This record gives sequence, structure tokens and C-alpha cells, in this order.
Amino acid sequence: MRETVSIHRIVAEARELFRDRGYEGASMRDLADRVGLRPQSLYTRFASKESLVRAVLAMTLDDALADLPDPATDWRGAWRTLIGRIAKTFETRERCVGLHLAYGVTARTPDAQDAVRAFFVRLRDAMAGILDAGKVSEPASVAADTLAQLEGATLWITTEGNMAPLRHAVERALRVADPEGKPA
Amino acid sequence: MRETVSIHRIVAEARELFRDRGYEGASMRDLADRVGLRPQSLYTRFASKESLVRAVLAMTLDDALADLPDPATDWRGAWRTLIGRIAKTFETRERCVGLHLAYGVTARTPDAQDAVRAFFVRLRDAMAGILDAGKVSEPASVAADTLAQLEGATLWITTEGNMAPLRHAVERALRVADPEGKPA
DNA sequence: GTCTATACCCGGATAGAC
DNA sequence: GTCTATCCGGGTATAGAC
Repeated sequence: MRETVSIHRIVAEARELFRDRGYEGASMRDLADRVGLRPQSLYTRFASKESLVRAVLAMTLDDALADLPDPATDWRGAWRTLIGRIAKTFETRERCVGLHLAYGVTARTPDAQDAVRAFFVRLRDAMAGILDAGKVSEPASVAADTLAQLEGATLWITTEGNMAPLRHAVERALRVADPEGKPA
Repeated sequence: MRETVSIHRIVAEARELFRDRGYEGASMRDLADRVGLRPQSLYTRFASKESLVRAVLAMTLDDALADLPDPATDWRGAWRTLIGRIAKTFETRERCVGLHLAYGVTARTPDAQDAVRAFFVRLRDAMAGILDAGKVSEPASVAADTLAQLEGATLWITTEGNMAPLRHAVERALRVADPEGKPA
């Protein structure tokens, strides 16, 4: 008789799998192995592999936005913290689970596709809300561009292990909240 | 008795599949259906699914670099043309086959992994060569950043159909070769 | 809630006829 | 070079005992 495995643990391991192998490349068998269960036992918690996508991205968004400084009183601190968290994840994990899933889900997994779209829209809106509190012009557009630049930099991490483009993207992102800061 | 199917045709269809579904999601059966062959007939031309990756990326690099203006005499024209081709592909196809493969190949497909790395390094080097001809400072770094920004913008195309971040990335890229140009 | 066992399908790849 | 037929592993998911 095995111990009960927490939902959080399963979702965290599923995130690792999705990030490294994408939606198609990740298997329920491998996930079960990682958490020490039989594959079938996963289905008592999750109706399908597809439903794991929403859970993984919900956890990831929570991680990114938890306990941020209040934009109303410290929007620069909130911005720096959020950008730093995203960059830290990319440095440590070498890639973005959201981007892998964005490319990996299709019309054949519509619920997963919607979950991915919702994840990025919510993240962008959170970023835009911070910039809006700082009265940065066109906050939604700047937020989308900033997130895109951070995501794109993972190309060089995953192909070459080259972190320089990510560092440059972070510098540009921080300059959004501090235009007087040191130039490159 | 069917007509002989050209290698070019097979590789072009494989590119569509890899771009839309990634390495794991693309199947030799689907590829065979697209070109009107039995799956087994693909193996007379390609030793394995993995070997298709190198062929797809070689064709893609050729497409991107064919008949560019000579950087020695018109580096700005070469830069504009290359950036324009990349952006055009992303607009039309909604995503980048190279990025999907970059995330999709693993240590279990080492030849494909190497092909992906080589693809992006060669593309970056071609971009850097153009910038170098124009005496732009740090051409390799600028080329890598520019490519990353274009790639990152596909996130919003694939999730929302939003082309604005790609347009912004193109504007920033063109400004590299024309710093006096119109600001955003 | 987890287990054993399994249904059922789809994946890459091969054998051998024509 | 393409075909028919097939092998074999692995995928998601389910049934039913404990």
C-alpha cells in the first residue's frame, strides 16, 4: 500500500515533462514513474492527459504572480520581481513550459489550447497592469513585446546554452520601468 | 503504379508537419498520406524520421539565404531582405519550424538535435556577416538578439493570431541597419 | 486510492513481391 | 521505387479486485 501522492507533486512533475518533451512527447507512463504511481492511478485525479495542461499552467501562473509587491505603491518593484522570476525560471530550466505547450497543442486538444491562450493572456495582463500603474504608455503592447522577447531568448539557451540573449532581453525589459538607467 | 515523388516535395511536406505538430507529433504515416505514398516508401529516401529534420532545415536555410543582395555592396538591402523573409514566413505559417524543432528534439535524437543547432548557428552567422559588412558593432550578439526577438513574437501569433509583436520586432530589427529611421 | 491486467490504437520500421 | 502485409513497442484509457 503506497502513500497518497499530492496533486501538487503530480502537477509539478507533469510540468517538468511538458517543458522538456512537449505535449506529445510527454507520457502518462513517464509521469506515473516520476511520482511513483501506476499510470492508471493518475486518472483518479485527472480525467485525461489534456486536463493536466490547465493544471500545470495554473500552477505556473500562481508561482509567477504570488506575493508580488503591490503595483499601486511599488510598480517598479513589482515589475522587477516579475521579470526576474520569469528570467530565473528560463535560466534554471532552460526553456518555457508555456511556449512548448503553445507550439505543441492543436485543435485536437481544444481545452489545452484554450488553457495555453488563457495562461499567456493572464500573464500579459498582469504585466500590463503593473506598467499601467506606472503610467507607462501602451502597457498591453509593451507587456506583450517584453514577454515575447524573453520567450524568444530561450531559443539560444536550448540550442547552445547561451544565456546572453536572455540577459539582453532582461536589460531591455528593466529599462521599460527605468528609462534613465544605464544603457547597454 | 504511382508517379515518382520528388525529394523536394517530401521535405516540403515534412516541414509543414514538423512546424504544425513538432517532432513527436509528426508521423511518417501522415507524411506519407500528404505526398501520396505508402509509409514504407519514405524509407527508400530517408533512413529514419530523425534524418528528415536535417533535410527540412537545410531546405529552410537555403530558402532564407537564396539570392540575397551581396552584403559587400548592399548590406542594408541584404538585411532588409533577410528580415523580411523570416517575418513573412512567420506571418504566413504562424510559427517557426526551427523553434518547434529546437524545443522538440532531445538527446534521444542526437542527429536531429545537432541539425537544429547548426541551422540556427548558420542563420545567425549569415545575419552577423551582413551586419559585419555594415560595420555594426558586435554583429554576432546583435544577430542573435534580433533572431530571438523575431522568434519570440511567434508566441502571440500562435496563441492569439496577434501579429503586432512581430511587426514591432521587425521594426526594431530594421532599425539596427538604419538607426536614423523613424522611431516607433 | 492504488493495484493488476488489459483493451485498443497508433507509432516507427522491416520483409519480400512486383 | 512502390506496393501489401506485418512486427513490435508504446501510447491513452478502462475494468474490476483489494
